[in-house]
Amino acid sequence: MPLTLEDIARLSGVSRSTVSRVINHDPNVSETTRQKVQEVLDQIGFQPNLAAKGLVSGKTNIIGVVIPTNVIKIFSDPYFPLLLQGISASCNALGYFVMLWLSEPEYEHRMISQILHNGLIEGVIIASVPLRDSIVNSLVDSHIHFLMVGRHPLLDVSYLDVDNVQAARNAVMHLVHLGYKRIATITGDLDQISGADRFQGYLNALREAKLPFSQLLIAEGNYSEEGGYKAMQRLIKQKPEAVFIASDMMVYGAMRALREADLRIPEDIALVGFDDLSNSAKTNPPLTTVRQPISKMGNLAAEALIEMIETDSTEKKRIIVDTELVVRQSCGAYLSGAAVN
Amino acid sequence: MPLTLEDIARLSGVSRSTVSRVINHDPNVSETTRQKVQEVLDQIGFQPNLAAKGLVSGKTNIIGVVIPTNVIKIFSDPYFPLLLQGISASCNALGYFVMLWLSEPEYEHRMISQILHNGLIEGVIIASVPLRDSIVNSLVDSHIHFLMVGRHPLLDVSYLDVDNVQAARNAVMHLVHLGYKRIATITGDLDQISGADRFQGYLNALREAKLPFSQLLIAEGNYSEEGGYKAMQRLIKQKPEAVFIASDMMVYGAMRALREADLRIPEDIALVGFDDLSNSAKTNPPLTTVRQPISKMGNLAAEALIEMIETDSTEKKRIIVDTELVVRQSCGAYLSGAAVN
DNA sequence: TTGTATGCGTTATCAT
DNA sequence: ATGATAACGCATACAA
Repeated sequence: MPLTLEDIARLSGVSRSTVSRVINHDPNVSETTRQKVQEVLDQIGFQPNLAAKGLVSGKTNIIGVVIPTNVIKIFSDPYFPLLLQGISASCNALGYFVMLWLSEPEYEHRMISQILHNGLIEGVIIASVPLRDSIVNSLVDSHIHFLMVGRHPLLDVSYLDVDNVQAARNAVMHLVHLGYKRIATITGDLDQISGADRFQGYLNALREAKLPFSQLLIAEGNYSEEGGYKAMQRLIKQKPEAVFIASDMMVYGAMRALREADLRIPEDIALVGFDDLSNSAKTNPPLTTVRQPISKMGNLAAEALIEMIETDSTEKKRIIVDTELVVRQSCGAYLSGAAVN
Repeated sequence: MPLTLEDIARLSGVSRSTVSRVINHDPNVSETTRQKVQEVLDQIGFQPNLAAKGLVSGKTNIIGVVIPTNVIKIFSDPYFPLLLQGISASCNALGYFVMLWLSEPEYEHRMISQILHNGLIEGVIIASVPLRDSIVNSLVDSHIHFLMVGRHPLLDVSYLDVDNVQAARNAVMHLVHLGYKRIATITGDLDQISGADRFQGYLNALREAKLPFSQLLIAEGNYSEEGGYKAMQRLIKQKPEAVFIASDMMVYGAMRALREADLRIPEDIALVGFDDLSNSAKTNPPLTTVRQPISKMGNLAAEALIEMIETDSTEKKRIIVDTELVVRQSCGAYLSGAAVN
């Protein structure tokens, strides 16, 4: 039922090609006809048929977004919704569409094939791929425009990331400066570059502060609340003075474990987190955490990818987004006293 | 660069149309040629060009998913990721693609226009629309296949929902049966049908139990953690014995408020929640809550919509998904004692 | 059962 | 500056 170029052409008394030119801002149109056509266009609210456009020109204004969910639990983390929101918002603003793949391993092969060959996807944003995942190699080989959220340590690809190593180092140094010596860590998923990098930052800080490293002060928490809970239960026995926790989701779990053990934060154990999920659930007491502007990162990722698409650039982008160490705001009594907690 | 039907035809020694028939399971193909062609197809991993297919047949196997984010905070709720995951999984399994709109008000008009007229979208799943949102009317008028997640009280549309009224009633009756008389509620966003329905369920239970209704025992919490926190702060002054909280996200906030006020759960105030977000963050103490199988609902929604598309059915679906009242599992000391908490 | 021919709505090339 | 026309890759009506 939707109207076509031909219809618009008839309604405005010009040819199909002229209408096409107006739509695509071709300068070779006289101002008068341009206005005349544009008027009809606006009145109708004309939308070009994307399939036809894509078929002939390859331009579809569709990007793919791939988020692996091998670890389903990871999706309980508000990180992904926020990232998606950022991506979606920028795409809306720039006239692009988002096609979403929450990839499951059993369909991964077919998914890649679809993305690369269905002729609709002009570029791909891919987030949180495990380090050894082959999907990245497939994308590299395909020469499709793509951008990773989270750096890749080996391949020469475009990515957007925060400096996880440095941010984690700063977070731990914050604890150091407050006088804590026995500093533990709950790591994220070490198969993710972010998990590995944050752990590296922790190690760097210990070295810098000349604090002893102990395997006993390291607990892997795989980014889930449950993981944080169990990791903290293990750490409690080691009586750390402070813990650097590689994601706020794990902080929630860690806090639960501490409450159950009747340990106070920060008097008995001080915590520093990572992610700043304070928009979803605040903590009591408030938490010092590394703030990543997640939604903003989604914006930037989309904008960068779209630029790559539109300039057809083959140059690899490296976008590093700033983080900051913040005391998460919380309401109520605990706010004033808590420098770290 | 991708291969076309013509290429496959050449490689398997038949005509383009025969290949097309094989792909589309046309019975009018001899078994021998079918096998021959299929072999080439498999080997190549052929993917038909969606744009061309869509252009000629209208079949693109793409559905749209629309989630309004006027209230950005709402997206901190793991509800949407879970729903998306379910939708995505079923679409993967059925060979469909998901195009995502996290709609912002300022682009909503254009978005609708895009969805309806770009010629790619075969159907739409739309979740959590505010009751007065005009987008639903646009969809109805357009005659595109669509399905709402969350019922619509006025319009005759297809939807999938839980019976929020009954589930909320059951949750409150659970408190009643435990002997609580002074039962308060923290409502969700009352502009959402789910919020309104859960509140209605609360009212129904009070009436059924012949408990007095008091405006003072009702606090609106808009589904956010922060909303739950503030609502509980207000309720505490009214000294309720128990509170029905219309979402688990708000429970987290409510628990934070109770901790700050040094009130124990359930000894001082008992809580019942709604949603069962225990996969994201468990609580301590554990919580009795209404479990919605959110991811499963995503599955069902996608499957229902796809069936509507493929049968081109105009009949309106009404899918009601069961809920159950569960004691959320938690680890640790609090599990055994807590019937309600 | 198979092949040939047409057209979907758009962009791009070529005339004018 | 504008119009006519040829693709794009596929499904399908029609011919054989």
